[in-house]
This record gives sequence, C-alpha cells and structure tokens, in this order.
Amino acid sequence: MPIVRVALPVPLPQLFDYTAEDADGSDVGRCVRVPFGRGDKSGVIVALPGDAEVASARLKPVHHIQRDVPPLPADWLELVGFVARYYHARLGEVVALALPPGLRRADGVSGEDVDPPLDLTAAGQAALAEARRESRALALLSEAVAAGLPARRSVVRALPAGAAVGDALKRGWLAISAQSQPRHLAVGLPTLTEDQAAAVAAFDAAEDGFRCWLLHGVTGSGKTEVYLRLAERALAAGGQVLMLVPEIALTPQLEGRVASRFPAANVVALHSGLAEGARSRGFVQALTGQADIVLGTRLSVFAPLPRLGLILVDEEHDASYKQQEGVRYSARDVAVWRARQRKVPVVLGSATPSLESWLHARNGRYATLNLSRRAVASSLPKVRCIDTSRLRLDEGLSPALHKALEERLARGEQSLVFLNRRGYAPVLSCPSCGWISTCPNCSANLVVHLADRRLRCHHCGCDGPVPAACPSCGNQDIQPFGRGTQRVEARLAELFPAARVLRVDRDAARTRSQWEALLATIANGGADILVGTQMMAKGHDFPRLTLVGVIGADSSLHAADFRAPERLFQQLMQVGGRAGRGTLPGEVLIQTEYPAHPLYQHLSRQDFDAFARMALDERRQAGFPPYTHQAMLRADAPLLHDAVAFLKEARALGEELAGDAVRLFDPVPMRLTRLARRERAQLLVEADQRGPLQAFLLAWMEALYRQRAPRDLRWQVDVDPLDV
DNA sequence: AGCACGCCGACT
DNA sequence: GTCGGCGTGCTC
Ligand SMILES: [Zn+2]
Ligand SMILES: [Zn+2]
Repeated sequence: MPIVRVALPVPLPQLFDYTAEDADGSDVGRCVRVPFGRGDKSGVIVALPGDAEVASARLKPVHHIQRDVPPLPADWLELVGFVARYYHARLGEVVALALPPGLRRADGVSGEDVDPPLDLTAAGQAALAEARRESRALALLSEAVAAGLPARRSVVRALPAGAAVGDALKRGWLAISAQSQPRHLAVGLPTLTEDQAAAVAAFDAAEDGFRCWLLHGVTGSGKTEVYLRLAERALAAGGQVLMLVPEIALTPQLEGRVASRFPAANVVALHSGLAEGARSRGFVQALTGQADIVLGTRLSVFAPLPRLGLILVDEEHDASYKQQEGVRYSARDVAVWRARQRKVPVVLGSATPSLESWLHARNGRYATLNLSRRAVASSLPKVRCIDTSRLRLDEGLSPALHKALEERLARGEQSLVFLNRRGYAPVLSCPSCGWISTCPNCSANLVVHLADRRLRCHHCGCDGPVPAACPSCGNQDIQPFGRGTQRVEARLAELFPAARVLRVDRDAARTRSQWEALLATIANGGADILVGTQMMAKGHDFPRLTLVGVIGADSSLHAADFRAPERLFQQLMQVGGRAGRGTLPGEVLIQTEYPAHPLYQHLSRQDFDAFARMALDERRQAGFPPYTHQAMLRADAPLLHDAVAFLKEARALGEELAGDAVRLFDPVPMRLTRLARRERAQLLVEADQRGPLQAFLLAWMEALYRQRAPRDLRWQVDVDPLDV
C-alpha cells in the first residue's frame, strides 16, 4: 500500500504519513484531505516515502486526493520548504499560507479563463453597419472597435459603456476569439524618456539568468513604464511575469494599466481581498501556465509559475512586504530567492530603496538602473523646511504653510496637509485630576474620534463613547490633547471657509468604494485641501496637487527604533513626491523644530543617496543591519513576568548553544508591552553572518520546543525583524 | 493549535 | 453524589 507524506497546517514540527491505495509519484505536490485527530484537515503531499515513520497500524487512509488540477511543481515545494526553514515555521503552515484556502481543501476548482479575449463577430459588424437603434450594447461595440479588438473581457468591461458586455455577448455581437495574437502584443507605447530608455537598454544588454536589479527612480520618473517594457520582453520570450505591489488598494489601478498595455495577455490579480473562488482560479491559471502576468500583494510571491521569466517588486522598501504575524516572511526577500532559484532576473523598484537593497547595489551585488529625472513634470518639487521652534502654531499650522495654502486656493490648485496620525486627538485628558484615556487591554491611549464621537484604541480596536465628564473626578471640562487628522481638518475648514477640505485616512476610506470615491473626488478637482495620512503617500498620481505641507514629522525623529529615520525619510520623500507630478511645479513644506537636522537637510536637497550613506554609517558604527543579522524571539502571556521568565530561560538555553558568532541580548518588555490583554516581551539575537545565526536558531527552536512552555504562553521567532 | 482524558472544589 | 476547573498528552 503506497504511503503519502503530508504537510498539514498544524503548529507541529513533523509531517504526517497516510496510506493511499492509488497514489504514485505523480501525486507529490497534490492537495489532499485527510482525517486528523477527531476531524479532517487538508494539506499537500510532499513525498511518497517507502515506509512510514510510525507503525503502519497507526496509518489512516487519505480521504481524497485533488487530481483536477496539476500537482504543485517541485520548485514550488522547494520554495515553501525554503521559507519554512529560513523563517523557522512549520512546512504545513507555510503551505497553508501559500495556497488559496479553496484549493488546499481539495475542493473542485476550475482554472477556466474568466477573462477571455473578445472579438467582434460578423453579426456585430452587421449591427454596427445598420446602427438601427441606439442601445448600450451598440455604443459599447463602437467604443470597443475604437479601442481595438480583440481585447480582454475586463478591458472591454472598463470602457464607458462596459456594463453592456454581457448583453453584447448574448446577442452574439462579441464572442470569445481564438488566441491569435502574441501574448506580448503591447499597445499604446509612450515614448521613453532618456533615463527609461537607458534602463531598458542596460537590462537588455545583460545576460540571461538570475540577476537582481535595483531600479532607483525618483518620484514621478515613470518606473511603471520601465516595468511594462521589461515585462514585454519577458512575455515575448514566452515567460510569465510576477509583479508584486505592497497593497491591495494599488492593484486595480496597476491591473488596468497592465491589461490595456497587453491586450492579448492573461493578467491575473492575486491577493487576500479576492473572493475564495477568484483566488483559487487565479492560482490555478498561474499553475497551468495560462496566466501570463500575475500581479498581487506579498501572497502572490507563492504563485506557482512554470514559465516564470521575470519578477518585479514595486516599492520594494515598503514594510507591507513583511508579514507581521504567523510566518513572518518578507515577500521581497523571498522574491529574490525565487529569482535565483529559477534563474530569472528580479527588479526591485523604488524612489526610496531600503537601505539593505541600496547597500547591495552599492556593493555591486545588485545592478542599478537609475531614473534621476521626472517623466512628465519638468522637475522635482522644491522642498523647504519651516523652522517652527520659535513660532506660534494654529492647530499645528505655521503662518508660512497657511500662506502657501492660500496661494494654491487662489490659483485653483490642490494642497495636501500630511499628518501621520488618525483621529481627532491622540488622547483625552482631565486637566484637574490628570486622568487620561487609556485602553483597558493595551498599554496605549485611546484616541478621540470626534467624527463618530468614540474613543478608540488603534492597537486592539476596542472603543467606547466619549465620556461627558472625567470618569475619575467628574470634572466636566475634559480636553482632547494633541492633534490628529480630524482636528486639522476641522481647523482648516474654519480657516478657509470657501475651500473644500477632504480628509483621506483609514477612517475616511474604510471600504474600497469609499476609497475609490475619495480618489475620484480628488481627480475631478472636487477638493481643494486634502488632509491625509500615509495612505496618501503611496502610489497614486494627483496631477492638480502642487503643495504638500508636512506637520508633526518630528515625533518620529527621535524614536527609539533604529529604523525610524529610514522610515521617516522614505515616507517624507514619498509624500513630497505627490506634489507637482503633472505639468504644474510642486512645493513641499516641512514644519520642524530641527531644520538643521541632517535628515531634513538631505531631504531638502532630495538627496536620497546622501541620506543612505549617512544612515548606513550610523548603522555600521552601531552594529545594526544590514551590517549584522538579527532574529527576535517574542513571547506573550497574560502576565509580563511569565513572558520575561520564559525568555530568560530561553536565553540561558541559548547561551549554551550559541558559539562566538551569535550574541544574545537581555529579554526586555516590548515597546507596546500590553496588547489585547497580553503582556509581551522580546529577546534579540544577533550575528555577523546569516549562516551561524540560522544554525543557532535551528538548534535553539528545537530545544525551546522541548521545553514545553506553560499553556497560556505563546512564543514565536521573527527572522530579519523590522521592529526592534 | 485543538481536543481529548483525567482527577479535585462547590453545587443541585 | 456530579458539573466543571484546566493540567497533561496526542494527533500519521
Ligand atoms: Zn478628572
Ligand atoms: Zn487596545
């Protein structure tokens, strides 16, 4: 009786063997449903061992092997195996994360193309020629013909009369066309700028095979156009392209652009926001090679791609690429590993690269492609610091910013006031007894949200009404302290009564439709002054926006995290880059009490490289990454003492295993010690080289697992942690 | 992680 | 007498 070895999503270090009557070697990589404990579970067959690791009497038979779709290929199993090893997660957990839930459950899944190419039929031609009667479908036909046919259903659907696509198909005016055009057919190619052309030429000149490129292009320099040209080349060579973006919110826009550039290519979006069926379908299309371009968030780095030819990672510095729970993988780093594994090029793009990638580029490990000039706008925005150390501010607004806003209003241009703090005020406090609004579950303050009159914790999400009087002393005069977007929005509305002030933060853009409505309002010129958080810093083009005012930036200037300056610089450069991307020149005003601070000095000169050199010098002197490698052991329990005690034991255990190459630090409570009723502590491990660190972690994890921690204590490792 | 079994306090 | 507390152990 054949035996199958299965990776299951359970937090156990081992794999599980089952019997399967009809299994053979071709079933490795197939999804399988098995009995487990008292219930059922599903996972992936990773091997067909000759004999089982446990007594054969204990083996149970599998329920069902999913054979409707091809098995996951060996390179995919290698990929999840690498992720499990490197991030010290269980193979089954990585498999569970990488596979769409529907597929892993071994449900029936169809990989049918739901976005086929459509073409005009003879009947459609006749209908157009007759043009007897106005109809939506007819209007769509002429639009589609004008836009060019054949075209993908999604492209036709996106036309003004696109809603009638179903109707046109039903009438037989449009039909699924035989795939006659080459997948790499590219339409609507703009002329490249000199920089873009040089980047594409440099890429073309390189040999085939693995190579990591850093595409360092200033904001508005047209990095996406370079991605599209490189994708075109990969498609022409018969390859599939994997394109990663940091956020779900950025996928529809990019997907539209990619689909209209490559009308004959099958573009598949893959992210956690998709319905289960759509996600499985996209995954299967990638697996069968039907998908030409897979575009998605960090999850999509696990899409199986038999014809993989190129990987693109947009905004590679973005922290969203690192999963912050469960298997803490970095999709950017996994993408680079995968490119090496598959011997294909990978392009990491950003206006503000991570210091890790920037250093690799400087060392020559990565090749660099530079876009130093903007594509449409004539120049980068002018960045100026406003010294607020001796100024009286009006709700955080300096007279200079006030005046600049006035000017934009007079000229009918848009402005953005950037403040990375949601809500009305970060805390409510009582001046007479000193009470402040704290979260019952976290070591954090409750934020005042005046828009819906609630006090809310931004960490655990709990909320309550805003009390009318101090809960501690009964004082009726309790006050919101500090400043968030809602407060600035309110003050701006008072200061500029004729202006249309629009707040753009996670509260205002709760749902996708709200977010799209906000974007449309901004694009149509329905807003004069925007008040926004980092949502505004990412990806989008606002051609009418010419002024960006940054307030409250200093608060992250002295943060304890060694990565805080890097993040601040990236964020300010990105948000500043929103100004003047169209034909109008842009200006960025940064309010600060420390205008002489080197970070702001480099920022005013828009000199990312100078900042990177300075920040890396500091990192080297302090012995921080990328000059060292880190891992963090975190523990959480209802009582802080238990978490710390566990880590102290772990440290003692680790000291015995650690050679000279690995250093362990003292366990400390985390910055946000209490989160959602759990007390958290952490222990940092550091090494100069990855190898010794990995070897140590392997032995340490095993020893810790044997320790059998108390039931209410949870612990996990984070390799290459972002927050230290 | 779930979910069992298993042995001691306050309840009908 | 039992209902239920969560301590310990197992899942192919
Ligand atoms: Zn009080
Ligand atoms: Zn909380």
